[in-house]
Amino acid sequence: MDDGVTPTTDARSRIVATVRALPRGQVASYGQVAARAGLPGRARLVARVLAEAPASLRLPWHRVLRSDGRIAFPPGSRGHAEQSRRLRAEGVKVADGRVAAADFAGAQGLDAALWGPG
DNA sequence: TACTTGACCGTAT
DNA sequence: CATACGGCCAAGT
Repeated sequence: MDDGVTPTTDARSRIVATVRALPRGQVASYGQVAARAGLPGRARLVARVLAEAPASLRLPWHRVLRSDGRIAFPPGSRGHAEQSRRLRAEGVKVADGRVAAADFAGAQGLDAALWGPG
């Protein structure tokens, strides 16, 4: 019997939960999200899930960037503009399509800076 | 079934 | 700083 729960479905729900847990004004990389979701090495799956996720979920997808702090969308694209706009709206500094390392979650210890003491 | 694609990542040159 | 390469793996053709 099939209850509809496949490894892919499970992974997807974990990724969604992890992204949803990102605090406002804080950013993380696809790899960090994947690792935190218990899926090390599956950054591409994170990207895929975000791309497929319906807007009705209201996910803070704009808080997820590439490991070098750059926005994943090509410069000049609709998504790129949208993401940078949303980040700035939260007080995140975006310069030349990238977020400063100081604002990036790794600067003060991943878990402490990203998900706080609790 | 085989091959290609992609909102990626880390290491090496 | 830019390229190259291997790894990753779901979904599309």
